Amino acid sequence: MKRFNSSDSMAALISMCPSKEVNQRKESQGYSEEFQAMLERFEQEDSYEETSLILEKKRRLGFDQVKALERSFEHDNKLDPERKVKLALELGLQPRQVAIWFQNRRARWKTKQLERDYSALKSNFDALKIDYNNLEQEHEALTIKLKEMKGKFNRNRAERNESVKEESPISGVESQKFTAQNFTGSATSDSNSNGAVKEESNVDSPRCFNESFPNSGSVINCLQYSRGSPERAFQTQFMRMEEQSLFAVNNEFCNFFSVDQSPTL
DNA sequence: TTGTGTTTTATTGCCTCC
DNA sequence: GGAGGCAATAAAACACAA
Repeated sequence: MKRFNSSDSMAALISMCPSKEVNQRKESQGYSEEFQAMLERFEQEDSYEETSLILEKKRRLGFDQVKALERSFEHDNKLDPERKVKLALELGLQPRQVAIWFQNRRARWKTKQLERDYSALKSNFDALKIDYNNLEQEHEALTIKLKEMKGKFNRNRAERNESVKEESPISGVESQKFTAQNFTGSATSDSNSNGAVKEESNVDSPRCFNESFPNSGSVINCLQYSRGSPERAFQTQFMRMEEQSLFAVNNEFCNFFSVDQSPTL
């Protein structure tokens, strides 16, 4: 059978003699005649080897034997019984020794393969780590830049609000004149078609706002649809316009400063 | 020479497949 | 149920520094 204890050499030899390799012959009806002949040769040689094995200690295989086994292993790392017996005959070994050699060789190959896999994974990991660190640094730099820009923007907005407060009061007659002009112009014509809005270019004027923020809604159109007193309508719309402009600006910058979104410039 | 670490050969027990 | 593979391990052989 397959098992034998090396400490009990006699028992081992006794159990080894009718080994499975010999028994195989009886079961290997499906193998070639050549294979059967090889087994017979083994039977004859075994009787000689058995006696010499009694006194023999564990021996390492010779250089040529290992070389041949390595060649065979490279060709195919699994043994079929026929190849095992053939190799054993060629190398003067027991088929069992060949089988054990292949088994141990497969174990060594597996260990090496694990080492190779590990080093490949490690180098991949190291490369990814370097990439990650670079990205992290880039992210930090961008965050700092973003903070600076936010601060700058807030300062600018504060200054702008200050200046608007100083210039904004539109009083009495001027206000009425401005309102009437705008209202008549917008009420009678399409601002987009003939450019009927003829007022002076003023930073805070509706037209200027319209040009600055074309998507924030046309003030002139708003005025077109208002009912009631023109002055009141203008005041209401002007307030709405201011709100819209602030929201528009804020939204735009909110998007721009959003860390999670790509900047929409 | 000897102690120690490494490699190789062989065994054992368990598992899977036919 | 037997054959064969595999993981774990024992044991012999070998390498090498002290």
